[in-house]
Amino acid sequence: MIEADTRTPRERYRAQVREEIKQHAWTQLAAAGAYALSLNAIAKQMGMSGPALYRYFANRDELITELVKDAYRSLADTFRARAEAGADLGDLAHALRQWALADPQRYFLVYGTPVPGYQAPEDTTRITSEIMTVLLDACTAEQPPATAPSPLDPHLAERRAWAGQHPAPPSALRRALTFWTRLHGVLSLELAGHFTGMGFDPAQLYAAETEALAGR
Amino acid sequence: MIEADTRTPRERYRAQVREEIKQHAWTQLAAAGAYALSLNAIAKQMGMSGPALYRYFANRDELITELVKDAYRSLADTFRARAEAGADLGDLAHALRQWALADPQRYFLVYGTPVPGYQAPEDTTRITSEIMTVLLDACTAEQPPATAPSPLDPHLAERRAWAGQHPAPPSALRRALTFWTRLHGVLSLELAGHFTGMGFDPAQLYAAETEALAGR
DNA sequence: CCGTTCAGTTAGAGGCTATCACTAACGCTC
DNA sequence: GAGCGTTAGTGATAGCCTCTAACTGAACGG
Repeated sequence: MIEADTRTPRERYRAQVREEIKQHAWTQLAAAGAYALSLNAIAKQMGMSGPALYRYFANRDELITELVKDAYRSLADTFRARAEAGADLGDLAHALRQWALADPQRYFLVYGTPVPGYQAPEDTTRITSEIMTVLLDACTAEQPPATAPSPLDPHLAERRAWAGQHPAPPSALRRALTFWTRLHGVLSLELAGHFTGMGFDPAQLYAAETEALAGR
Repeated sequence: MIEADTRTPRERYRAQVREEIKQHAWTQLAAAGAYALSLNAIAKQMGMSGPALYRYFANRDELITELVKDAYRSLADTFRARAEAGADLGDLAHALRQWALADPQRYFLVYGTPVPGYQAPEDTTRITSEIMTVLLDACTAEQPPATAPSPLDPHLAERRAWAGQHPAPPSALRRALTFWTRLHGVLSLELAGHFTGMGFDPAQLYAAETEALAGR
Protein backbone atom coordinates (compact mmCIF):
# COMPACT_ATOMS: atom_id res chain seq x y z
CA MET A 1 0.00 0.00 0.00
CA ILE A 2 1.28 3.41 -0.92
CA GLU A 3 0.40 6.24 1.38
CA ALA A 4 0.87 9.90 0.74
CA ASP A 5 3.72 11.14 2.91
CA THR A 6 2.10 13.90 4.90
CA ARG A 7 5.39 14.99 6.44
CA THR A 8 6.98 18.23 5.38
CA PRO A 9 10.24 18.02 3.42
CA ARG A 10 12.12 19.12 6.50
CA GLU A 11 10.59 16.36 8.59
CA ARG A 12 11.40 13.80 5.96
CA TYR A 13 15.00 14.97 5.71
CA ARG A 14 15.29 14.99 9.47
CA ALA A 15 14.03 11.43 9.78
CA GLN A 16 16.40 10.32 7.06
CA VAL A 17 19.45 11.86 8.70
CA ARG A 18 18.45 10.42 12.06
CA GLU A 19 18.26 7.01 10.44
CA GLU A 20 21.65 7.47 8.82
CA ILE A 21 23.17 8.43 12.16
CA LYS A 22 21.73 5.32 13.76
CA GLN A 23 23.09 3.22 10.93
CA HIS A 24 26.60 4.47 11.58
CA ALA A 25 26.03 4.01 15.28
CA TRP A 26 25.14 0.36 14.74
CA THR A 27 28.30 -0.35 12.80
CA GLN A 28 30.42 1.40 15.41
CA LEU A 29 28.61 -0.54 18.10
CA ALA A 30 29.17 -3.89 16.45
CA ALA A 31 32.83 -3.06 15.95
CA ALA A 32 33.80 -1.73 19.34
CA GLY A 33 30.86 -1.93 21.73
CA ALA A 34 28.69 0.71 23.31
CA TYR A 35 31.53 2.13 25.32
CA ALA A 36 33.38 3.26 22.21
CA LEU A 37 30.33 4.82 20.56
CA SER A 38 31.32 8.38 19.67
CA LEU A 39 29.03 11.07 18.29
CA ASN A 40 32.08 12.90 17.06
CA ALA A 41 33.35 9.92 15.10
CA ILE A 42 29.91 9.34 13.56
CA ALA A 43 29.72 12.98 12.49
CA LYS A 44 33.15 12.79 10.93
CA GLN A 45 32.16 9.64 9.03
CA MET A 46 29.10 11.43 7.73
CA GLY A 47 31.21 14.34 6.61
CA MET A 48 29.94 16.85 9.07
CA SER A 49 31.11 18.59 12.18
CA GLY A 50 30.64 17.05 15.60
CA PRO A 51 28.07 19.39 17.12
CA ALA A 52 25.79 18.97 14.10
CA LEU A 53 24.53 15.68 15.51
CA TYR A 54 23.09 17.46 18.51
CA ARG A 55 20.38 18.75 16.19
CA TYR A 56 19.20 15.14 15.95
CA PHE A 57 19.92 13.68 19.36
CA ALA A 58 20.00 15.67 22.57
CA ASN A 59 23.05 13.76 23.74
CA ARG A 60 24.93 10.49 23.56
CA ASP A 61 22.57 8.81 26.00
CA GLU A 62 19.54 9.63 23.91
CA LEU A 63 21.13 8.07 20.85
CA ILE A 64 21.97 4.93 22.78
CA THR A 65 18.49 4.79 24.26
CA GLU A 66 17.12 5.01 20.74
CA LEU A 67 19.32 2.10 19.70
CA VAL A 68 18.13 0.11 22.70
CA LYS A 69 14.53 0.75 21.76
CA ASP A 70 15.19 -0.30 18.16
CA ALA A 71 16.89 -3.44 19.38
CA TYR A 72 13.89 -4.31 21.56
CA ARG A 73 11.56 -3.63 18.69
CA SER A 74 13.64 -5.77 16.35
CA LEU A 75 13.49 -8.69 18.75
CA ALA A 76 9.78 -8.26 19.32
CA ASP A 77 9.18 -8.13 15.57
CA THR A 78 11.08 -11.32 14.83
CA PHE A 79 9.28 -13.06 17.68
CA ARG A 80 5.89 -11.89 16.56
CA ALA A 81 6.60 -12.81 12.95
CA ARG A 82 7.63 -16.31 13.94
CA ALA A 83 4.62 -16.69 16.19
CA GLU A 84 2.27 -15.64 13.39
CA ALA A 85 3.95 -18.23 11.21
CA GLY A 86 2.92 -20.84 13.76
CA ALA A 87 6.19 -21.22 15.61
CA ASP A 88 6.39 -23.41 18.69
CA LEU A 89 8.71 -22.89 21.66
CA GLY A 90 11.61 -24.58 19.92
CA ASP A 91 11.26 -22.32 16.91
CA LEU A 92 11.17 -19.27 19.14
CA ALA A 93 14.30 -20.43 20.91
CA HIS A 94 16.02 -20.88 17.58
CA ALA A 95 14.89 -17.46 16.41
CA LEU A 96 16.22 -15.90 19.60
CA ARG A 97 19.60 -17.48 19.10
CA GLN A 98 19.80 -16.40 15.48
CA TRP A 99 18.83 -12.90 16.46
CA ALA A 100 21.50 -12.81 19.14
CA LEU A 101 24.26 -14.25 16.98
CA ALA A 102 23.46 -11.87 14.13
CA ASP A 103 24.67 -8.97 16.25
CA PRO A 104 26.01 -9.82 19.69
CA GLN A 105 26.44 -6.20 20.70
CA ARG A 106 22.79 -5.59 19.90
CA TYR A 107 21.92 -8.43 22.25
CA PHE A 108 24.09 -6.91 24.96
CA LEU A 109 22.50 -3.55 24.41
CA VAL A 110 19.28 -5.14 25.60
CA TYR A 111 20.46 -7.78 28.06
CA GLY A 112 23.97 -6.70 28.95
CA THR A 113 25.53 -4.77 31.78
CA PRO A 114 23.31 -1.91 32.87
CA VAL A 115 24.48 1.49 34.02
CA PRO A 116 23.75 1.65 37.78
CA GLY A 117 21.32 4.55 37.73
CA TYR A 118 19.66 3.72 34.42
CA GLN A 119 15.89 3.50 34.23
CA ALA A 120 14.45 1.87 31.12
CA PRO A 121 12.05 4.21 29.32
CA GLU A 122 8.36 3.41 29.29
CA ASP A 123 8.43 2.25 25.67
CA THR A 124 10.79 -0.64 26.31
CA THR A 125 8.63 -2.10 29.05
CA ARG A 126 5.73 -2.07 26.62
CA ILE A 127 7.80 -3.91 24.02
CA THR A 128 9.03 -6.34 26.65
CA SER A 129 5.48 -7.25 27.52
CA GLU A 130 4.80 -7.77 23.83
CA ILE A 131 7.65 -10.29 23.72
CA MET A 132 6.36 -11.89 26.89
CA THR A 133 2.92 -12.25 25.42
CA VAL A 134 4.26 -14.21 22.46
CA LEU A 135 6.17 -16.40 24.87
CA LEU A 136 3.16 -16.94 27.11
CA ASP A 137 1.02 -17.81 24.11
CA ALA A 138 3.49 -20.46 23.07
CA CYS A 139 3.82 -21.84 26.58
CA THR A 140 0.07 -21.98 27.02
CA ALA A 141 -0.58 -23.63 23.67
CA GLU A 142 2.10 -26.23 24.12
CA GLN A 143 1.71 -27.90 27.49
CA PRO A 144 4.26 -30.65 28.08
CA PRO A 145 2.83 -34.12 28.61
CA ALA A 146 3.86 -34.91 32.19
CA THR A 147 4.71 -31.83 34.16
CA ALA A 148 6.27 -32.32 37.53
CA PRO A 149 4.76 -29.78 39.90
CA SER A 150 7.15 -26.96 40.63
CA PRO A 151 7.29 -25.20 44.00
CA LEU A 152 7.45 -21.98 42.01
CA ASP A 153 3.97 -22.33 40.56
CA PRO A 154 2.02 -21.24 43.65
CA HIS A 155 4.19 -18.16 43.98
CA LEU A 156 3.72 -17.25 40.34
CA ALA A 157 -0.01 -17.88 40.58
CA GLU A 158 -0.13 -15.24 43.27
CA ARG A 159 2.28 -12.73 41.76
CA ARG A 160 1.38 -12.65 38.14
CA ALA A 161 1.25 -8.90 37.60
CA TRP A 162 3.76 -9.15 34.76
CA ALA A 163 1.49 -11.45 32.78
CA GLY A 164 -1.30 -8.89 32.73
CA GLN A 165 -4.60 -10.42 31.68
CA HIS A 166 -2.99 -13.34 29.91
CA PRO A 167 -4.90 -16.58 30.61
CA ALA A 168 -1.73 -18.64 30.98
CA PRO A 169 -1.81 -21.13 33.87
CA PRO A 170 0.94 -20.89 36.52
CA SER A 171 2.93 -23.69 34.93
CA ALA A 172 2.99 -21.75 31.66
CA LEU A 173 4.15 -18.64 33.50
CA ARG A 174 6.94 -20.66 34.98
CA ARG A 175 7.93 -22.14 31.66
CA ALA A 176 7.97 -18.73 30.00
CA LEU A 177 10.21 -17.36 32.72
CA THR A 178 12.61 -20.26 32.61
CA PHE A 179 12.64 -20.13 28.84
CA TRP A 180 13.85 -16.59 29.17
CA THR A 181 16.37 -17.08 31.95
CA ARG A 182 17.87 -20.36 30.79
CA LEU A 183 18.31 -19.40 27.18
CA HIS A 184 19.64 -16.03 28.20
CA GLY A 185 22.11 -17.78 30.47
CA VAL A 186 23.54 -19.85 27.65
CA LEU A 187 23.43 -17.08 25.06
CA SER A 188 24.94 -14.45 27.28
CA LEU A 189 27.88 -16.61 28.27
CA GLU A 190 28.40 -17.78 24.71
CA LEU A 191 28.34 -14.30 23.23
CA ALA A 192 30.62 -12.99 25.94
CA GLY A 193 33.13 -15.63 24.93
CA HIS A 194 33.08 -17.58 28.18
CA PHE A 195 32.80 -20.87 26.30
CA THR A 196 35.66 -20.26 23.89
CA GLY A 197 38.44 -22.72 24.45
CA MET A 198 36.25 -25.06 26.46
CA GLY A 199 35.90 -27.43 23.55
CA PHE A 200 32.18 -28.15 23.49
CA ASP A 201 29.65 -26.75 21.04
CA PRO A 202 27.45 -24.02 22.53
CA ALA A 203 24.76 -24.81 19.96
CA GLN A 204 24.38 -28.29 21.41
CA LEU A 205 24.07 -26.95 24.92
CA TYR A 206 21.50 -24.47 23.70
CA ALA A 207 19.60 -27.19 21.89
CA ALA A 208 19.62 -29.39 24.97
CA GLU A 209 18.26 -26.57 27.13
CA THR A 210 15.60 -25.85 24.53
CA GLU A 211 14.59 -29.48 24.51
CA ALA A 212 14.44 -29.61 28.29
CA LEU A 213 12.15 -26.60 28.22
CA ALA A 214 9.81 -28.13 25.68
CA GLY A 215 9.69 -31.46 27.43
CA ARG A 216 9.27 -30.33 30.98
CA MET B 1 51.81 -17.04 61.27
CA ILE B 2 54.02 -14.03 60.96
CA GLU B 3 56.45 -13.99 58.11
CA ALA B 4 59.29 -11.62 57.61
CA ASP B 5 58.36 -9.24 54.84
CA THR B 6 61.20 -9.65 52.41
CA ARG B 7 60.01 -6.80 50.23
CA THR B 8 61.90 -3.57 50.18
CA PRO B 9 60.17 -0.52 51.68
CA ARG B 10 59.58 0.82 48.18
CA GLU B 11 57.90 -2.41 47.12
CA ARG B 12 55.73 -2.38 50.18
CA TYR B 13 54.69 1.22 49.64
CA ARG B 14 54.01 0.50 46.01
CA ALA B 15 51.77 -2.46 46.82
CA GLN B 16 49.92 -0.39 49.40
CA VAL B 17 49.22 2.47 47.00
CA ARG B 18 48.14 0.02 44.30
CA GLU B 19 45.72 -1.47 46.77
CA GLU B 20 44.41 1.94 47.72
CA ILE B 21 43.86 2.81 44.06
CA LYS B 22 41.93 -0.40 43.56
CA GLN B 23 39.85 0.35 46.62
CA HIS B 24 38.79 3.69 45.19
CA ALA B 25 38.21 2.02 41.84
CA TRP B 26 35.82 -0.47 43.43
CA THR B 27 33.73 2.23 45.03
CA GLN B 28 33.59 4.19 41.79
CA LEU B 29 32.67 1.01 39.99
CA ALA B 30 29.85 0.15 42.36
CA ALA B 31 28.51 3.68 42.12
CA ALA B 32 28.58 4.30 38.39
CA GLY B 33 29.76 1.19 36.57
CA ALA B 34 32.91 0.38 34.67
CA TYR B 35 32.19 2.93 32.00
CA ALA B 36 32.50 5.82 34.44
CA LEU B 37 35.72 4.57 36.01
CA SER B 38 38.18 7.44 35.79
CA LEU B 39 41.85 7.35 36.70
CA ASN B 40 41.79 11.10 36.97
CA ALA B 41 38.94 11.10 39.46
CA ILE B 42 40.62 8.41 41.55
CA ALA B 43 43.83 10.41 41.64
CA LYS B 44 41.98 13.52 42.70
CA GLN B 45 40.24 11.57 45.48
CA MET B 46 43.60 10.35 46.69
CA GLY B 47 44.94 13.87 46.69
CA MET B 48 47.36 13.47 43.86
CA SER B 49 47.75 14.49 40.28
CA GLY B 50 46.26 12.46 37.46
CA PRO B 51 49.42 11.20 35.80
CA ALA B 52 50.72 9.89 39.11
CA LEU B 53 48.54 6.80 38.80
CA TYR B 54 50.37 5.78 35.67
CA ARG B 55 53.27 4.83 37.91
CA TYR B 56 51.03 2.09 39.26
CA PHE B 57 48.96 1.02 36.28
CA ALA B 58 50.11 1.29 32.70
CA ASN B 59 46.64 2.46 31.64
CA ARG B 60 42.96 2.33 32.42
CA ASP B 61 42.58 -1.09 30.85
CA GLU B 62 45.26 -2.57 33.05
CA LEU B 63 43.52 -1.30 36.16
CA ILE B 64 40.22 -2.76 35.02
CA THR B 65 41.87 -6.04 34.12
CA GLU B 66 43.30 -6.12 37.62
CA LEU B 67 39.83 -5.58 39.06
CA VAL B 68 38.48 -8.36 36.87
CA LYS B 69 41.16 -10.71 38.10
CA ASP B 70 40.43 -9.79 41.72
CA ALA B 71 36.73 -10.37 41.12
CA TYR B 72 37.43 -13.82 39.67
CA ARG B 73 39.70 -14.63 42.58
CA SER B 74 37.09 -13.44 45.05
CA LEU B 75 34.48 -15.71 43.52
CA ALA B 76 36.86 -18.65 43.38
CA ASP B 77 37.82 -18.10 47.01
CA THR B 78 34.25 -18.04 48.28
CA PHE B 79 33.47 -21.14 46.25
CA ARG B 80 36.49 -23.01 47.48
CA ALA B 81 35.83 -21.99 51.08
CA ARG B 82 32.26 -23.25 50.88
CA ALA B 83 33.36 -26.45 49.23
CA GLU B 84 35.91 -27.10 51.95
CA ALA B 85 33.15 -26.55 54.48
CA GLY B 86 31.28 -29.41 52.83
CA ALA B 87 28.86 -27.40 50.73
CA ASP B 88 26.56 -29.18 48.31
CA LEU B 89 25.24 -27.80 45.02
CA GLY B 90 22.47 -25.87 46.71
CA ASP B 91 24.92 -24.20 49.06
CA LEU B 92 27.15 -23.25 46.18
CA ALA B 93 24.20 -21.76 44.34
CA HIS B 94 23.31 -19.75 47.42
CA ALA B 95 26.89 -18.58 47.81
CA LEU B 96 26.96 -17.49 44.18
CA ARG B 97 23.84 -15.43 44.61
CA GLN B 98 25.10 -13.79 47.77
CA TRP B 99 28.37 -12.98 46.07
CA ALA B 100 26.55 -11.45 43.11
CA LEU B 101 24.10 -9.42 45.18
CA ALA B 102 26.88 -8.09 47.40
CA ASP B 103 28.27 -6.13 44.47
CA PRO B 104 26.35 -6.37 41.20
CA GLN B 105 28.92 -4.39 39.26
CA ARG B 106 31.59 -6.83 40.36
CA TYR B 107 29.45 -9.62 38.96
CA PHE B 108 29.08 -7.76 35.69
CA LEU B 109 32.80 -7.16 35.57
CA VAL B 110 33.16 -10.91 35.28
CA TYR B 111 30.01 -11.96 33.44
CA GLY B 112 28.77 -8.78 31.83
CA THR B 113 29.06 -7.22 28.42
CA PRO B 114 32.50 -7.82 26.94
CA VAL B 115 34.44 -5.38 24.81
CA PRO B 116 34.47 -6.86 21.28
CA GLY B 117 38.23 -7.31 20.92
CA TYR B 118 38.93 -8.22 24.53
CA GLN B 119 40.93 -11.35 25.30
CA ALA B 120 40.83 -12.57 28.88
CA PRO B 121 44.34 -12.85 30.33
CA GLU B 122 45.80 -16.27 31.05
CA ASP B 123 45.28 -15.89 34.81
CA THR B 124 41.53 -15.64 34.62
CA THR B 125 41.18 -18.85 32.64
CA ARG B 126 43.18 -20.57 35.36
CA ILE B 127 40.89 -19.19 38.04
CA THR B 128 37.84 -20.13 35.97
CA SER B 129 38.99 -23.72 35.86
CA GLU B 130 39.46 -23.59 39.62
CA ILE B 131 35.82 -22.58 39.95
CA MET B 132 34.82 -25.27 37.50
CA THR B 133 36.68 -27.88 39.49
CA VAL B 134 34.73 -27.06 42.64
CA LEU B 135 31.55 -27.27 40.62
CA LEU B 136 32.51 -30.56 39.03
CA ASP B 137 33.42 -32.00 42.41
CA ALA B 138 30.01 -31.11 43.75
CA CYS B 139 28.22 -32.47 40.70
CA THR B 140 30.17 -35.70 40.82
CA ALA B 141 29.65 -36.23 44.54
CA GLU B 142 25.96 -35.52 44.41
CA GLN B 143 24.36 -37.59 41.66
CA PRO B 144 20.61 -37.11 41.43
CA PRO B 145 18.49 -40.24 42.01
CA ALA B 146 16.84 -40.76 38.64
CA THR B 147 18.58 -38.95 35.86
CA ALA B 148 16.82 -38.79 32.54
CA PRO B 149 19.44 -39.29 29.83
CA SER B 150 20.25 -36.04 28.08
CA PRO B 151 21.16 -35.86 24.40
CA LEU B 152 23.93 -33.54 25.47
CA ASP B 153 25.83 -36.17 27.43
CA PRO B 154 27.39 -37.97 24.45
CA HIS B 155 28.61 -34.69 23.06
CA LEU B 156 30.13 -33.66 26.37
CA ALA B 157 31.69 -37.08 26.81
CA GLU B 158 33.52 -36.47 23.58
CA ARG B 159 34.40 -32.81 24.05
CA ARG B 160 35.49 -32.59 27.62
CA ALA B 161 38.67 -30.57 27.19
CA TRP B 162 37.43 -27.97 29.64
CA ALA B 163 37.10 -30.50 32.43
CA GLY B 164 40.79 -31.40 32.21
CA GLN B 165 41.57 -34.62 34.03
CA HIS B 166 38.53 -34.38 36.26
CA PRO B 167 36.89 -37.81 36.68
CA ALA B 168 33.35 -36.42 36.42
CA PRO B 169 30.99 -38.55 34.30
CA PRO B 170 29.27 -36.86 31.34
CA SER B 171 26.08 -36.29 33.31
CA ALA B 172 28.06 -34.38 35.92
CA LEU B 173 29.71 -32.30 33.22
CA ARG B 174 26.27 -31.44 31.92
CA ARG B 175 24.94 -30.59 35.35
CA ALA B 176 27.93 -28.35 36.07
CA LEU B 177 27.40 -26.50 32.81
CA THR B 178 23.69 -26.04 33.32
CA PHE B 179 24.30 -24.99 36.92
CA TRP B 180 26.44 -22.24 35.53
CA THR B 181 24.24 -21.14 32.65
CA ARG B 182 20.88 -21.36 34.39
CA LEU B 183 21.89 -19.56 37.54
CA HIS B 184 23.75 -16.98 35.53
CA GLY B 185 20.63 -16.49 33.46
CA VAL B 186 18.50 -15.68 36.49
CA LEU B 187 21.17 -13.64 38.27
CA SER B 188 22.16 -11.62 35.27
CA LEU B 189 18.59 -10.61 34.48
CA GLU B 190 17.84 -9.90 38.11
CA LEU B 191 20.91 -7.73 38.66
CA ALA B 192 20.29 -5.89 35.42
CA GLY B 193 16.87 -4.98 36.72
CA HIS B 194 14.89 -6.87 34.10
CA PHE B 195 12.63 -8.34 36.78
CA THR B 196 11.82 -5.09 38.54
CA GLY B 197 8.17 -4.27 38.26
CA MET B 198 7.23 -7.78 37.22
CA GLY B 199 5.91 -8.57 40.65
CA PHE B 200 7.42 -11.95 41.43
CA ASP B 201 10.33 -12.63 43.74
CA PRO B 202 13.61 -13.37 41.93
CA ALA B 203 14.84 -15.31 44.95
CA GLN B 204 12.01 -17.81 44.50
CA LEU B 205 12.82 -18.26 40.85
CA TYR B 206 16.46 -18.74 41.72
CA ALA B 207 15.56 -21.25 44.41
CA ALA B 208 13.35 -23.17 42.01
CA GLU B 209 16.11 -23.35 39.44
CA THR B 210 18.56 -24.47 42.09
CA GLU B 211 16.18 -27.19 43.17
CA ALA B 212 15.64 -28.35 39.61
CA LEU B 213 19.40 -28.62 39.21
CA ALA B 214 19.81 -30.69 42.34
CA GLY B 215 16.92 -32.96 41.52
CA ARG B 216 17.60 -33.58 37.86
C1' DC C 1 8.88 37.07 -2.68
C1' DC C 2 10.15 37.73 1.81
C1' DG C 3 10.31 36.51 6.63
C1' DT C 4 10.98 32.62 9.55
C1' DT C 5 12.77 28.48 10.74
C1' DC C 6 16.31 25.39 11.13
C1' DA C 7 20.61 22.71 9.62
C1' DG C 8 25.26 23.14 10.06
C1' DT C 9 29.31 25.85 11.12
C1' DT C 10 33.28 27.45 14.24
C1' DA C 11 34.89 28.52 18.86
C1' DG C 12 35.39 27.02 23.25
C1' DA C 13 34.74 25.09 28.08
C1' DG C 14 35.66 21.19 30.63
C1' DG C 15 36.23 16.27 31.01
C1' DC C 16 39.07 12.31 29.95
C1' DT C 17 43.62 9.26 28.74
C1' DA C 18 48.23 9.26 28.19
C1' DT C 19 53.21 11.06 27.40
C1' DC C 20 57.13 13.76 28.66
C1' DA C 21 60.56 16.27 31.09
C1' DC C 22 61.61 17.58 35.44
C1' DT C 23 62.13 17.70 40.61
C1' DA C 24 62.56 16.03 45.00
C1' DA C 25 62.62 12.56 48.22
C1' DC C 26 63.80 8.11 49.39
C1' DG C 27 66.74 4.06 50.29
C1' DC C 28 70.62 1.32 49.31
C1' DT C 29 75.57 0.93 49.44
C1' DC C 30 79.88 2.09 50.78
C1' DG D 1 76.52 8.93 57.94
C1' DA D 2 77.45 10.70 53.06
C1' DG D 3 76.62 10.20 48.41
C1' DC D 4 74.33 8.55 44.50
C1' DG D 5 71.04 6.02 41.78
C1' DT D 6 66.20 4.96 41.70
C1' DT D 7 61.67 6.31 41.65
C1' DA D 8 57.30 8.78 43.14
C1' DG D 9 54.96 12.67 42.02
C1' DT D 10 54.64 17.21 39.49
C1' DG D 11 53.04 20.46 35.69
C1' DA D 12 52.69 21.05 30.79
C1' DT D 13 50.88 19.31 26.79
C1' DA D 14 48.65 16.69 22.92
C1' DG D 15 44.64 14.66 21.44
C1' DC D 16 40.47 12.54 22.22
C1' DC D 17 35.66 13.16 23.85
C1' DT D 18 30.75 15.60 25.10
C1' DC D 19 28.16 19.41 24.96
C1' DT D 20 27.00 24.73 24.74
C1' DA D 21 26.74 29.04 22.41
C1' DA D 22 26.73 32.35 18.86
C1' DC D 23 26.56 32.80 14.15
C1' DT D 24 25.56 31.94 9.04
C1' DG D 25 23.25 30.60 5.19
C1' DA D 26 19.85 28.01 2.90
C1' DA D 27 15.44 26.09 2.42
C1' DC D 28 10.60 26.18 3.33
C1' DG D 29 5.89 28.22 3.63
C1' DG D 30 2.59 31.75 3.58
